[in-house]
Amino acid sequence: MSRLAEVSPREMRTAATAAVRSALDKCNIQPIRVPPGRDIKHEGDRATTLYLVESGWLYSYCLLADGRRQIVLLHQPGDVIGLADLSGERSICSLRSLQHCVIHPVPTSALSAPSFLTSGVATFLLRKAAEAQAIFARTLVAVGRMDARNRVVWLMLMLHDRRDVDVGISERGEIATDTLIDMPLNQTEIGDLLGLSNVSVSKTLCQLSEEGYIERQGSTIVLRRLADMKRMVDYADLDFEPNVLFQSSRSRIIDTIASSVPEVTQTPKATLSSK
Amino acid sequence: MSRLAEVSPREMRTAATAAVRSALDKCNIQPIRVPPGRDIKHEGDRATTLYLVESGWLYSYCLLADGRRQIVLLHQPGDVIGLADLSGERSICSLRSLQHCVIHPVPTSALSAPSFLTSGVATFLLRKAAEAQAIFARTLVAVGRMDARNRVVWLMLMLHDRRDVDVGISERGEIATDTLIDMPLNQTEIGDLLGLSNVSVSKTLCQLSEEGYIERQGSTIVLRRLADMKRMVDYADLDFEPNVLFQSSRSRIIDTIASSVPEVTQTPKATLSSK
DNA sequence: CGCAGATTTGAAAATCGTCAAAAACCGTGG
DNA sequence: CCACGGTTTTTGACGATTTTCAAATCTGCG
Repeated sequence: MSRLAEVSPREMRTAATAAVRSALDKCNIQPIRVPPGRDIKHEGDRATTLYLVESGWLYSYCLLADGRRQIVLLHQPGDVIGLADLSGERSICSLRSLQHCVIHPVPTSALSAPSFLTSGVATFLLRKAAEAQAIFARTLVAVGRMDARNRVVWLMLMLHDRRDVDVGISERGEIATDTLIDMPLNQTEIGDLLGLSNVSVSKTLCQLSEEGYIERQGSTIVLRRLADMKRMVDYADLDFEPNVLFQSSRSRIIDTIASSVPEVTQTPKATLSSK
Repeated sequence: MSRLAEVSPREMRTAATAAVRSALDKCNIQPIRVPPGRDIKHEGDRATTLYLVESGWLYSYCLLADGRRQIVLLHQPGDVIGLADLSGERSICSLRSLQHCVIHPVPTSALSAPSFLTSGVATFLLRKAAEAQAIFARTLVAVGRMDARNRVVWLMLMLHDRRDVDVGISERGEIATDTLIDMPLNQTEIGDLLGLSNVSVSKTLCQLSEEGYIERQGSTIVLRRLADMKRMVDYADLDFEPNVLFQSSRSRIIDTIASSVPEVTQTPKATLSSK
């Protein structure tokens, strides 16, 4: 699973967790609560803080002169936001909440404390940076070389891969929660993430639904043919570190899924029957 | 310029340089010489080493099932290759040399040495990771939202921005070396980098040349209307750290340019005169 | 000189974006 | 419980960009 050098994964992780937690405590940082759809920072602002995500999704995006937009990275609970800004004076992208979020601002000045080097914080950040790079690379392949259909499939697989590892205890219903994902993005946002128009996203989703690959219930999606989909886009799983800082997210996601798809487990939707 | 926390840029940089150098020395690592066009590692290989680039360009790329390719990141002297692999067991992309290269393999096991945390190595790597993320984000915007023309322009500006800072002492000719870039990629590679076909790249380059934006001499390109180009793609400069580990690259690039464009400074090429 | 790779060029086909309008959905308030 | 306004999704037609395919040209080099 996770690895940095030869330290055992679990060792490193718990060490880093403790270090980061205590660093947070020392800074006496108050978490910020953000409602959905709010901008937290803008491209070009002075970059003075990182954010640790406790709950809720956010995304970093860039605006083009003509108003078009590219979402550059999704942020989920446990992620560190703003690593890219450490290379320059100013932020290279804007940050917006997708849901109601709780985030912990960390002034970059805290990184100069002596404890930064001796504690596991540097290691933790480095691992998070590595994870982000892996996501970036994959995204680039999808956006650069796949058609609309495959890009959408790819995104769903990525979300499936990245969701908290320990969600999947199936209920008595037929559908293993293992094939459920939560995709709390509207189609315009999906398009902005994949370099597509909202129209293209809509058509693709409908088509995938008709063909029985997926089933949609609001923001929840059942991946009916997970293996086929993985083959379709040649998807290889990545190693994501589960959220070690704010474990609470686990139960939250289970709640979300439990509350949003009871119907699916009972009625085999009509959308699935042939075409 | 560069910044990580509150340490002064120069301080941090020289500290990191010394730390990384001594770490390299301790490992007693022999640099590797690689001829052009060689694969150094493959997607899926066990990821056990990073590479520090001393000279020459390389790139990381992913192959799709049908043989198409996406170049994910360019590596230039001073770069660290393989940070993305630190998040998992296996490498997520392949690595190939573009030119004759000299690279220093660094076993990831070296990162577990105590000196890793106390020295500036972690800081150095973190900064490099931040830099790479900034490039990834920009690339994603270009590939996801720009048309072929703007993508190509964007790439040239990126290369211009990223080239060693201290190249630009103009000779007696008209052309300030400040507007010269070296783009040692063939058109297929440019396409693989930008998510375009080689045909599209060719047409775009010809067009830009006809319109007087650029002038081509082999892999050397003169940016005739730098300001216009920056405006065209809304390009904002990034802060790249000059190569602090292997300074030699500086003179190398100057040599390259000097040897490859004497003609340009003397004969105003016909390609420029109207259309 | 001749070969292999790289670039250029043209034409046809496919994908995707844009535009615009209709339908569906959602939370709110009557 | 229903009506209402705003947002999101769906749908169709059209046009533009890009890819693909194929052939011709160019370049560097042995």
